[in-house]
Amino acid sequence: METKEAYAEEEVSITKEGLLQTMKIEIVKVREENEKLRATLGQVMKEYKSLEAHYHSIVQQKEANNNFEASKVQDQESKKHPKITILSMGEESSGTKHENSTEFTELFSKSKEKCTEVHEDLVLRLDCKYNGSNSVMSENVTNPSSEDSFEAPKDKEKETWPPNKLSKKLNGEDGDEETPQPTVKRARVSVRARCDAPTMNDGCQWRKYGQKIAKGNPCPRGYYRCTVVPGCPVRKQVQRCAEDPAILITTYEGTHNHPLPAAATAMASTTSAAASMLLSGPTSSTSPFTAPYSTNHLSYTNQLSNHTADVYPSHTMYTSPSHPTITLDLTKPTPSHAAPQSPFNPYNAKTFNHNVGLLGQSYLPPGSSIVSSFPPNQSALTDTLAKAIATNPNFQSVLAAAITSYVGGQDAKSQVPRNNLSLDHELKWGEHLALGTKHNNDPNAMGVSRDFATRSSSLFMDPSAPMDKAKYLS
DNA sequence: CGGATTTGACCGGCGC
DNA sequence: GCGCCGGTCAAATCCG
Repeated sequence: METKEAYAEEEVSITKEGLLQTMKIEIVKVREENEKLRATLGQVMKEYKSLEAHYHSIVQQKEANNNFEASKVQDQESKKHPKITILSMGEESSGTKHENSTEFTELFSKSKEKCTEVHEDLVLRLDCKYNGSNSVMSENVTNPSSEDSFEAPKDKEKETWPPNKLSKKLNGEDGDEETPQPTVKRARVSVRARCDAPTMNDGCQWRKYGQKIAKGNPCPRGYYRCTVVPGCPVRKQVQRCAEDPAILITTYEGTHNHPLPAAATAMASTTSAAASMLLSGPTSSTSPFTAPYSTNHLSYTNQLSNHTADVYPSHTMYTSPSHPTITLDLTKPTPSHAAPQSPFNPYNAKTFNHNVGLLGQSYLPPGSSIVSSFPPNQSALTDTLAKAIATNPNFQSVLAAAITSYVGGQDAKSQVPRNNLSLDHELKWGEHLALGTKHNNDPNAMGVSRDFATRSSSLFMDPSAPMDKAKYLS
């Protein structure tokens, strides 16, 4: 009996030893494999880094070239037409430049080439911007890993939801993270528009996740998040203006991490370009803007609609005052001096008139109402704006994107023939702007974009009768 | 029944 | 430290 048991024990110990040996061999093999994988990974990382460096150098070189070209073009223009600034900004009201009226009219009305130049320049700027570190929303379509134009460069919260919690993690718990940036908040783009509907139809899908009565405004503020794709970090706040309940204030924050519905590209381009401008303004060394978010106020007007769209950096008036916010104001009646029937305006020879005018420098403290202010020295500001356009790609893109969405809607709605800009030019121009970085030729995209513009124009421009304030308080 | 909305509770930032 | 306020969550409710 005992010998049998002894044999059995010995057998068990032998199998155990064998198993141990096999496992040891296996472990060694796995270790070797691991080492190989590690080496491969290291190699891949090296290649990735070098590629990344190469990419950045190309981007920087391209940006430098574009800036150089822009300043060169501007220099040439200023030599030829020393008192003319691009897009006829603000001359009308100054009353100081009428001596150049003939020259100016000729410049814009004689040749379509001029328009083409402007057009191409805008497209070039946009292309440059898309390829660089800044982006519009639709950039994510082609390059989901690129930096978010709405956020500080090191902000990684766009990847997940909710942003606040993640940013907390990044700034606080993560020891690897360098010292958190000094309270740089996500930029916001606020759009003011006359709108009957509870929210503006901007082409995206939104889900309401909250509602609050904010201080200083009896109308509740609705909180929405984008639901086109789960996890999209984009949010918007919708609130009626306290002074005029017919005005709907929609504030966008974040960048979509998914392809946008074609109908949403116009608004997305406009708002993201605006935010891009807001964020790049203070940091750009060539920019004439010196104070963060403080001194730029751009306006474009349309005589037919008798409305003005103002673009100005500000701080949020109805939300947290610490958020840098740029406001696109599509509500204002045209100031009488902003778009007169003057030969200075390139498009006003007949009934249609698009004028881009610098209305003035405006800084809006929290709680203030939006009022256009006109500077005492408009021509100086005109020069400043011309410089801004020449040197700041983001400024150009916000302008271009805003005009595109605005012009498209007006044009489609009013059915008024255009001067100076051929339809072909408009389409090309609008196409690039509305499609963002896609650079495709999808005819539907533009069609829908124009449809969006039409619909939005009917929302924006509907000069509806004065509304019952109680209607909006529910 | 599933998705969207409503609404009170909760949390964190900020100013005093 | 405390209170105010903006922003978000999540259970309850609504609606197609």
